[in-house]
Amino acid sequence: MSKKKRVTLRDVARQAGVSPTAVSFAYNAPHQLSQTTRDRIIDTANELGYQPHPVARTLATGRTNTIGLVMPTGLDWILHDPLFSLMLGEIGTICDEEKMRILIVPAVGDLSPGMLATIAADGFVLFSIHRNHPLAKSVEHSNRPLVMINGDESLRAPMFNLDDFNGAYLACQHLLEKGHRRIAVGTIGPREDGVIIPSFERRMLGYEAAVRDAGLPPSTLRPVYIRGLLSMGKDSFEKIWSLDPRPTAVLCVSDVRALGVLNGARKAGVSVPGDLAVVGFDNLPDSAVSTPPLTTLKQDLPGRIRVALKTLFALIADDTEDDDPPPPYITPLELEVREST
Amino acid sequence: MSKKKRVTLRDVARQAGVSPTAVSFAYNAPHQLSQTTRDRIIDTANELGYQPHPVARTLATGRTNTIGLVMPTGLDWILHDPLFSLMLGEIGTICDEEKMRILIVPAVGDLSPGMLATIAADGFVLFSIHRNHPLAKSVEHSNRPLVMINGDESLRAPMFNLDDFNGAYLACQHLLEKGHRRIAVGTIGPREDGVIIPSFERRMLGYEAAVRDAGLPPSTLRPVYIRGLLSMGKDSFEKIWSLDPRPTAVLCVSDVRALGVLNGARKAGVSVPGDLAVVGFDNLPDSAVSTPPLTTLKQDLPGRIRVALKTLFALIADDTEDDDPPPPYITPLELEVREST
DNA sequence: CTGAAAGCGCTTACAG
DNA sequence: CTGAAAGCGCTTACAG
Repeated sequence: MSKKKRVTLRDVARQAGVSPTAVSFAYNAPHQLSQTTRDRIIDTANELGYQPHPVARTLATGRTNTIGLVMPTGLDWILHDPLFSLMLGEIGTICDEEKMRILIVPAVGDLSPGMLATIAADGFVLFSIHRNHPLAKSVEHSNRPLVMINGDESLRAPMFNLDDFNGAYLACQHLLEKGHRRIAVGTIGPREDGVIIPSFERRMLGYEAAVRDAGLPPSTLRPVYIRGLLSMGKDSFEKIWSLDPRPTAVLCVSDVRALGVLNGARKAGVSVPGDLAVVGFDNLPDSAVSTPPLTTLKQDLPGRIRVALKTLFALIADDTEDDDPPPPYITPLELEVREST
Repeated sequence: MSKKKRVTLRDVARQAGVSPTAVSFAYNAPHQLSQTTRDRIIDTANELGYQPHPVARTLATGRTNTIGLVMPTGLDWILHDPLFSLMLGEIGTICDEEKMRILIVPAVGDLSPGMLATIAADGFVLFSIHRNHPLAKSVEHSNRPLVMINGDESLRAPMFNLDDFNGAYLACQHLLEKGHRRIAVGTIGPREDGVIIPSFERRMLGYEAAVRDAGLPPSTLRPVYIRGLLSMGKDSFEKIWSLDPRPTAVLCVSDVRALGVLNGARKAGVSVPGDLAVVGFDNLPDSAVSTPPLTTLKQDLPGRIRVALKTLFALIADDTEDDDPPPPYITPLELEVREST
């Protein structure tokens, strides 16, 4: 925290009696220098306490070695979405391998199309950006590479999604086959900020299609807005349980919602699946050990994240002309039937 | 993703027939310019698609508007520590207010004392850095402001901690008063990377002191290494339950561990608190709704995080000489007795 | 209200 | 193997 003037490459050069070029080489192209020169430079640098200035280096090289993780909302999203934590963990592992840093870019404040341009990153990963999201415009205008995860498939960008529609279709079909005809859908409510989560939107469509294809009326499904927090499970359950007529099953657009419902049902002494069957989505680690274990849709999260990031890194390295985005990468989903149905 | 040459401030100046200074002013000191000049500049800039280069601006101003969040391990830490997610959410809220960005700095790869100097951030928040951690050295050598959260109190830096020792003391005392004499301590095991979590270390000392002060032998407490993952709860419980002699209670160094034990006990048909009393630490939102609700230590997390960040922002703004760190800010803990004991 | 000039601290062809 | 020079794209006293 000292205030004294920064030691620059120039200072080292002067002190070591070499040119600035040599000092730069000592760090970035050591083989260009004789052993003795290099050693002398490094020694002097250490003596003076020289630390290359990362920002100056970035300006000269054009590389920040940072990727921006763009979220659809504020960072508090992480509290509602354990899946986001899982993704962060995966991304962290991959970025460590690639020696890239992670900059968090929440969607708050300035959301104009030029917003991404103000961020010092080599490329971006955008999470759950819907075509109506303010940042959807910046997707098309970005002057730097980006990839989208769980995004809106109508946007023109490399896309790494789940097969939400068919997964949801399977989940709903599963309940219909078990004879359920009054099914609540536990989903996210309209948000104040108007943010829509594309994957949830697709899942709704999948549920509805399964009902339609079974020749049942749309009223078979009744949406209920519930929160993605385990601690709100009591509320979630009560909202569902107080529907009239009372549903016999609930499809949740996310596991965290389903786990909340399970918890609420247990507190209320309602038996799952006896009185209420529950299906989640995503297959969180916790879903295998809940009481009862949760029927849900299983995905290969690490695989998908890795492909997405490798694609991004390739785009950053390539730096070629604006070409058409690759076809969407869609991870298939498998219904994991456990004891909650 | 276009490759064409970047539009610079210089281009805008030329096109608008003004000096580079004027263009810079149009963005950063609009009042210095006449309305008409400013409008003309902004219009030309928009026409040309000019976007100020964030890195160049940073080099000139010396401000990145970014803080680095330094973790004791890789980013996968987030998967084991819901409390870290809670902190991230809080930090996100505060950084939004201050228009600061968040750069994630996991402790991987280069951990030399100069590591922090290579990071483009105005300051740092260090989480859970122990005096034996490789990054402890960079704390003292940092040329930029930093604050520590849940850090090692022997390090010389602004410190924002919990009163871990006394909290743990209360928890253990509580069990002793209930008559427990065989108490397992569910804690983190030695990590391959050697990372020690200072708050867990202090909590252990608090448990031990309570036993000592009660005139009981140290063997009253038996440490068991368990994972901080709900999905590992079965393992955690079994490790504890298979101790010989069998404990009647367990103190966990974190709520997530305690919740795992609760889950494992339920699966095994072991009644809590009847057969086994369980105490956690931290008071996660989920701990109030577990079965049974968890006895734990309650803290004011948002308040502490906010003070820590305000302190950091003040240090960044001040930019004064290396003075003594303020006295540690220690949040008191309150024992929240619920049905698990 | 406006502009010429120096500076932020690096990297990297280029020439020797 | 080594160095002089231009460049990365801004900001900001300073002078007018």
